[in-house]
Amino acid sequence: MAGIKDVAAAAGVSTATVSRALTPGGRVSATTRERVETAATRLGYVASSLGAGLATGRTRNIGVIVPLIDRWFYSQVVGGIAVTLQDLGYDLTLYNTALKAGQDERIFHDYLYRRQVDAVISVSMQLKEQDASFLRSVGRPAVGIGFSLEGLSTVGVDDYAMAHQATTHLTGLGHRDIAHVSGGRVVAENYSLIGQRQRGFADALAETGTGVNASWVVESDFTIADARAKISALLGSGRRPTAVFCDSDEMAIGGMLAASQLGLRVQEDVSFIGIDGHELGEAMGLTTISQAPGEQGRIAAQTLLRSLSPESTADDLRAGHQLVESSLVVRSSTRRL
Amino acid sequence: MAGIKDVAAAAGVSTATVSRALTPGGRVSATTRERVETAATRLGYVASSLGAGLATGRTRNIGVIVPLIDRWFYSQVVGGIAVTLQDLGYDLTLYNTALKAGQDERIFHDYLYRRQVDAVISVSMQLKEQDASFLRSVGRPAVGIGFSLEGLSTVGVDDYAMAHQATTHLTGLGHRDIAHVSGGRVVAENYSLIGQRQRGFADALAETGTGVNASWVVESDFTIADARAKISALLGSGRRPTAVFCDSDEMAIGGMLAASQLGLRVQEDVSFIGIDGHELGEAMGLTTISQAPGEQGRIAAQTLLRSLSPESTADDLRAGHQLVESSLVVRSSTRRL
DNA sequence: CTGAAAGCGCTTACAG
DNA sequence: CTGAAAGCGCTTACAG
Repeated sequence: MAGIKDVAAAAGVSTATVSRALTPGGRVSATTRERVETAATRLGYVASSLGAGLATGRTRNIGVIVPLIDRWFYSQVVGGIAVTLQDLGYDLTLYNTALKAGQDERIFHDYLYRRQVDAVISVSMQLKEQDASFLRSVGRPAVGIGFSLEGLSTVGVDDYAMAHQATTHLTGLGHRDIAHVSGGRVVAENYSLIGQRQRGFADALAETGTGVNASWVVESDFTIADARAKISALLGSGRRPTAVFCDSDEMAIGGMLAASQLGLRVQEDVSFIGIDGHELGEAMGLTTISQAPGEQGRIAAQTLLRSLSPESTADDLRAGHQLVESSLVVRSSTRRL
Repeated sequence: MAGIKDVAAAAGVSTATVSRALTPGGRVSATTRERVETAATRLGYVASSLGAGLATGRTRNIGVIVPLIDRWFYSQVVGGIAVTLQDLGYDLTLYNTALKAGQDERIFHDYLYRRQVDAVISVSMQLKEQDASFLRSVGRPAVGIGFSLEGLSTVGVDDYAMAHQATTHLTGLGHRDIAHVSGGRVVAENYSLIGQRQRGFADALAETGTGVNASWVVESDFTIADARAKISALLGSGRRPTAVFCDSDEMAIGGMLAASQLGLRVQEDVSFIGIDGHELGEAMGLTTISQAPGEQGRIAAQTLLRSLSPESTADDLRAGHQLVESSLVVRSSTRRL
């Protein structure tokens, strides 16, 4: 593999000149630049990011922290981040926090402190106040997705509003006996979304003068299989809710499958509404609150890159929470009572 | 952020000793090691991977190349790779090839040559002979998933056999009018799996003395939505197949939805079989050939790590193809004609 | 067992 | 515009 010395020798210049010729803003004569570029191309030279990183303190590598890459929501978010990063020539280093329970702190310590990333995007994992201030102090910007924190740039949807809107859609159709399948069973002290959605659900119900029926609030783990079992139990015994609000489309789909296995008709006998905008929900006619995870990833990456660019203004660096629009998509799984 | 010098000063030793004390095999006295470790912990010191990488030539970072991280199959594979890598303290840098069409070569050039990765795992993207020999020549091992190549370690399922088995399952149930929804429409000169599955399908059919009906071979793109449209057209006009074999579970699900929208009953009127082992197929009673993508990722990562370890034997380094078992899972979407 | 020194591959003031 | 030199943060022979 050709190094900078090889290129310098081939072009008959110093390594300093090679470096300048190959850097966008570098001051070199046009002829020298051309000579260097020719040599570099011929030798297939690309600057080692280790050498460059050590010299400049920048690696052009962004750390992305997600609970689990093989879950739909996170894979969509990372997809959105990846598009944006790759467009600008940044690398993406992926960390899964759920793989080692309780190791969140170590991830910061072992990975971030190793200085191989210029910045980090934390998805769903709520950064601590101290992490955020540490990042600020070492000039490593960070952006959070799915939560908000004083002093940190974050992007996310309004979980309270989404749950409220979903529930109101159901109450607007005349439903009062509504169950809520919450994502609460997931390992998640940090997932504030769980609580916000529960409040949104309860408040929307209260607005119609109805209270939450505790036995109709069940906790599941965002997967089809588990939700299906839970909802099957819910619909199969005693008094039945007329509608079910699920914290994810996958869980709602589990519910639809459970209902039809019990001989109930989705829509006629029981309405379902989810949250996500999963392509499968579209295929199955599921009413949902779509929250565009890929878009959240894109926005977060753009925000981060902006704060990383040398021309970033104070405005770009001001921490704040960017709200991503979610929208109610009415399909055939919900109907007037 | 504390550097090695800070630790050296705090422990009253040289940086060389700090380095040795913190390296597993380093020769230092027990008391010195303890003193250094205490200082390092107190200062929150972690060796910079840039410095260490430059000095050792190893970064403990593996490049993982996938077409698109937000597709189910790839997110599962990457999940399997991530578990294994993280367990051993390796980082994972993710590259999406589909984001820049025709840039496959650049990925090698710009990323791999930058030497920030010790090795690479290429998923579905068939490495060229020259890439493989380049990697060998620079001592960077590579493992491929989903294809095989002379001189390269690869892991994958037997696509021909899977298609053959799926089709034989259908013919064994008496079906002869069988459609094949192929993944062929995807950008994929490299995806040899498409051709192999088409051959497996044709051969299994031929064994019953039946020929392929060309108008029943349709190309889709592995998504639910597209397959649904294609299969809807297929089932809605003219003579209908009695069974449909799909290259992915998601496409088969699209087919099941298309069928029921047309008023056809899955199983009674038309059987469906897919390939993958997607959790959704399980929920919907889809018969499938399960291929454990997470497992493929795990095996690939283990193979790579083995060849990276200093104690690796010649045996570990021998390139070869590891076949991952796939298995027929019969559920309710297929039935005897 | 430990330290001084060289070197990994770059970039960037500093001179000229 | 260009080069020599220092330095980024480590590791590892080489001596002792």
